[in-house]
Amino acid sequence: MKRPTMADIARKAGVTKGAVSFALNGKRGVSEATRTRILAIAEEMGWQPNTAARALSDGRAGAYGLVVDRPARILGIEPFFMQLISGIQAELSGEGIALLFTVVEDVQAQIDAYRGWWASRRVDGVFLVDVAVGDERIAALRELGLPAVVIGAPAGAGGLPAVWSDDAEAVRTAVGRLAELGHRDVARVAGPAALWHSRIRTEAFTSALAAYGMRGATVETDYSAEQGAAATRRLLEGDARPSAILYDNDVMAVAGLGVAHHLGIPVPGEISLVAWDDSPLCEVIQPGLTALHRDIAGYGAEAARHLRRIVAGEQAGDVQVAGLELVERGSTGPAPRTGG
Amino acid sequence: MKRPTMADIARKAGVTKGAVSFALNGKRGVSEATRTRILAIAEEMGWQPNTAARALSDGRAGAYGLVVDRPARILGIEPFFMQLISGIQAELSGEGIALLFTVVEDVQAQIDAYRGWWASRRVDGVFLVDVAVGDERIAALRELGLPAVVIGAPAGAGGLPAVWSDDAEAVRTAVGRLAELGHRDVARVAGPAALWHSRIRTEAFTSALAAYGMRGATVETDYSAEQGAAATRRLLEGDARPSAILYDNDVMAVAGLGVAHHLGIPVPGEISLVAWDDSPLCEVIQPGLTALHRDIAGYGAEAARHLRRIVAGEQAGDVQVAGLELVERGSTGPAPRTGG
DNA sequence: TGCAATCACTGGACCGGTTTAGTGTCAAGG
DNA sequence: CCTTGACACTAAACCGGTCCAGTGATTGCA
Repeated sequence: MKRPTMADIARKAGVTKGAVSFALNGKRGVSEATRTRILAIAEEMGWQPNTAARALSDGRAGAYGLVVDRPARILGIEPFFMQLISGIQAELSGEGIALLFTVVEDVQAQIDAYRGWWASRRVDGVFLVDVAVGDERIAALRELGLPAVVIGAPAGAGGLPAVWSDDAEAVRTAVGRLAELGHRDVARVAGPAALWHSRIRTEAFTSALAAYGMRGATVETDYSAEQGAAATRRLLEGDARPSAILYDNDVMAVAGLGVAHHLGIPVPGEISLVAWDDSPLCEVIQPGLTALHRDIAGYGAEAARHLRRIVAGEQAGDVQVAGLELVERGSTGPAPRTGG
Repeated sequence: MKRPTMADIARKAGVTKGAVSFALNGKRGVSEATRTRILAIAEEMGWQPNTAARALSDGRAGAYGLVVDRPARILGIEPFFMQLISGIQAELSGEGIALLFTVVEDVQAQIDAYRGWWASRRVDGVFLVDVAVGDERIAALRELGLPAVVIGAPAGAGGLPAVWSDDAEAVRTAVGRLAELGHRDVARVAGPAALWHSRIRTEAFTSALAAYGMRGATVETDYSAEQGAAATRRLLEGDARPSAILYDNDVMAVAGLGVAHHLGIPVPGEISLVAWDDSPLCEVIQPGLTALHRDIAGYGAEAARHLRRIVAGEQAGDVQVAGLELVERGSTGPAPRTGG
């Protein structure tokens, strides 16, 4: 199949390609009659702008980029990214904006990816996820002047515009509910401490415990099912077994539930489990996992909208999206009598 | 930051941009001395080709596309795609080729995505996954003349080059092993019957059962944890309970294990479970899930290599990658005495 | 009636690469 | 000594858009 160009349309309409450009882009310079005629011809010929040509002349690539740098063995299982991408896409496809997506294995590769996209003018802006404390990417992006939106708390965004949900509030909700259920000793199996959202959740967790007069500790993992399972085993076999565990993602919670089963510790009879980020897995597992649910696709869509504004040059601050909601299922219940 | 162009390099080197182009692309037309000088300047200035300009002049976009159309609620959990993308990326990033990625909700949207990419010359080729029987995408791609590689069996590829692994062989391996363990009645919880790989596995399953003198049936699902759980419940609560179940993905197997726990049916004492596609989840769950393991990232890398060949115009047939390997864990064991 | 302003459009430059035709230089060969 | 050809490079066209400076015709207004 041949792809028609504006010159083809111009020839057929008996005008110059300048006029066609005006008509197609809704600019003044052509009469209404001519405009509709040109539009009809373009429609009939199935014309679509050649993105390369447009990018070359007006300097915008018409694409955004997303780099994820978790190791493949962790990444695959988390519903989060797929849902995020799905939401981003829903927002962008209508605008004819494409999404470049890459998964890499370390921060440097991630910076290289951004730099490469910038240098070759492949993208107009990028999304930043999993921002770490002292994240080098922020400085790199600022140096390049590449428009970016951080998907995560403003605290870690280093001045870049952020789209975020209130994780601290969610932690308080979960801990508060566990307090209501009579739990006094709650552990938390967290993601990497270097990540800002881990840090924020940890701080919120600590202060929530204090507020409710509870005890507990946070253990760090890499988000993987393996480490989630290992951490759970240590907690459950230790001297001071908590009566509830809060996990930083759903995969570790599922793994933790498996460990409890294996050790013959009844859930929620002896131990209550709460997952961060809900997923179908949480629903079908036995018992169902109580989870902090959020609209991830909506989160992605909001981030995409925000990046569009930023790329368009609008002054954009931070945007807060709806918070997380605690969905209670079978994995949580009253604290066992024994303890305190 | 300013991005240098070939004209900048040319000015600095005291030559024309034509000469710079020759030097940078390793073409004849410049002396070795000049070439190294130009290369040094380009390196020093941090020059990278403007992909839009290159795409415009030589007609290639320097990007490939991948569209996935499973509904978001299913998609997120399967490690398959992330690992596939990871593998594709590993192969492409070295070549400076980008990956456009989209997730959509139905076939028509998928065709629209391919068509849009083609019309706007965004990609040089695309990957096709989850090919269905009578898949409209194949005809659409052929009509467009858009280079494509099918990730899946040649049987469903409609003549497009395919990169595939032998699913039928894997089914025989799994059924054979269950036969060895004394199982006589095996059920299969499959993906959508419309998908070619479901069809291939189902046929292989049926003939393997016949070959081993076993009984069993295939039930269809949409790959979701919900339907996997529901199907498992029906199988376990029915009159003729099988002694083993083979699942078409790992998520359903995990869900099925949850159902068995819930019904108080011991695994593998009363029922053995086997998952298709291994994942960390299969390892950490209790008991560990016996799974058909394959190198998904390697699969993706091979597909990417193949697409590169096809885009380059090489005559390319089908490529078979390593098959699946049965990794035995705690979810499978000898058939219970009772039955047969 | 005359002059300015507006309109609808044309022609061409431009973005940053690739590529082809052409030019000047030099050495080899008859 | 003159032709031939290879070599190293230049100049310019081209890809398909955007956009700006004109241009001729029409309209508005004094």
